[in-house]
Amino acid sequence: MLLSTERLFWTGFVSIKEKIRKEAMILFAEKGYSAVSMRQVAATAKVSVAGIYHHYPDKKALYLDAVRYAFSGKEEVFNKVWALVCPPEQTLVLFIRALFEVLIADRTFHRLLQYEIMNADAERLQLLAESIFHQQFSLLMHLVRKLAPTQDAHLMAATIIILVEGMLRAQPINRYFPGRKPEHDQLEVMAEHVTQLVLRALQAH
Amino acid sequence: MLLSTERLFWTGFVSIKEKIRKEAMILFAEKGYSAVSMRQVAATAKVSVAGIYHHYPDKKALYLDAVRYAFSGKEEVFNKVWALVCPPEQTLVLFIRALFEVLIADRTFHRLLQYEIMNADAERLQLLAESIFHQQFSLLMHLVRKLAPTQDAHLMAATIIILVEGMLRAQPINRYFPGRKPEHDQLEVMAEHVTQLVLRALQAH
DNA sequence: GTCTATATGGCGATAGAC
DNA sequence: GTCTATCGCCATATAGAC
Repeated sequence: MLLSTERLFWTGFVSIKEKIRKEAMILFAEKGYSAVSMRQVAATAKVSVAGIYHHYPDKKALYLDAVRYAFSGKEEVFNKVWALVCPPEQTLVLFIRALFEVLIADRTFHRLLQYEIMNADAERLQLLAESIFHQQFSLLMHLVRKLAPTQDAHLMAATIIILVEGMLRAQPINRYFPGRKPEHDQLEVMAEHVTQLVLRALQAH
Repeated sequence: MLLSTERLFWTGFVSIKEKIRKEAMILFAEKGYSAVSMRQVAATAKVSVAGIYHHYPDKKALYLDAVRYAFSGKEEVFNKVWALVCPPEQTLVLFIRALFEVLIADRTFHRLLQYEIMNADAERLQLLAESIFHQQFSLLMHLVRKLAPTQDAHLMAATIIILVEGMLRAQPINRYFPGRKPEHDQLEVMAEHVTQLVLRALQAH
């Protein structure tokens, strides 16, 4: 029986390629593309450098595959939110919370996203926006329109994402600004703050 | 007459060290610490590699000096805002606009700031927060308290900065999301959007 | 204070055995 | 499909002439 080495049936097994991809993803997220060497990836994934080059033509291909892997399947959490039948205000609350949860739970994803937004060229940004985040953004715009038909839906959708991501990204430095309290780091407090901010902006229209 | 080579009197002259620092700053901002080599800095600044090592003990020292240089003197623009005697609403409008303008005018500063927030260790983040941005943050909190005494001033001050910086940071990718219009890239539109968002949040208290 | 020349090691990538 | 061994190059950093 022929089996792809990429996906095998028995649990707990990961192919060498999957192991390389996963460890590369973690390293690239932690230190950035240039600061990670193929030797480090090889050592972490417990293969030889040549072993990596059997699966990937070069370092850039490994990076791109790691990014693609990190970004895959992120919609599922949000589809549960969109599937729920409830008032749009409640959907907004759940979406904001889900976005916080995804970024907190997968710090590797969050950091790779930051690196990509900072350094990816136009072509890769377009791929990212149109192939990976397009549907979520559209659904968020649709939700905004339901809550405030006259509001600029694109601007508000972008604002929601910027607020959530920004609150998390700013956490480490905000720790050193005056007035910081322990509860500012709590998901519930952050989510409530963002939700109130957005709802007030939308209700004003 | 003995003169420090760091600061000379006649205009237009820049010492070799200043030239190295400035070119290093631009390169580090553009590509990140690891992606920049001493050879590149040397070539760009038109000195030999050994010439750099005469002024700096190692690459990290050069980077830190470049960051320090990029972050110096940024308060001046804001001090003009705080010096103006006008209603707090107007001060908020001017601050938000000034923050947009600083980040747009000095893209090098903005990118180095992003890299630092992403990658600096706790000690360097603390230095950044307490030595460089502390006063602006405090003044912003004070302004928030004037507008809404019962509001969480730290949270709102952080939110204002996150919103402004986030709008600019998200610009390249937002270009590829549905509903994007040319006017979304205009400073006036972004500033007005952020201002309205913040004012509504504050007036609700 | 700036240079040429060089030391030393890590880098991405490949050849070829098994 | 994974390895050991190696290539050629570039990295940071230094020595010593001028």
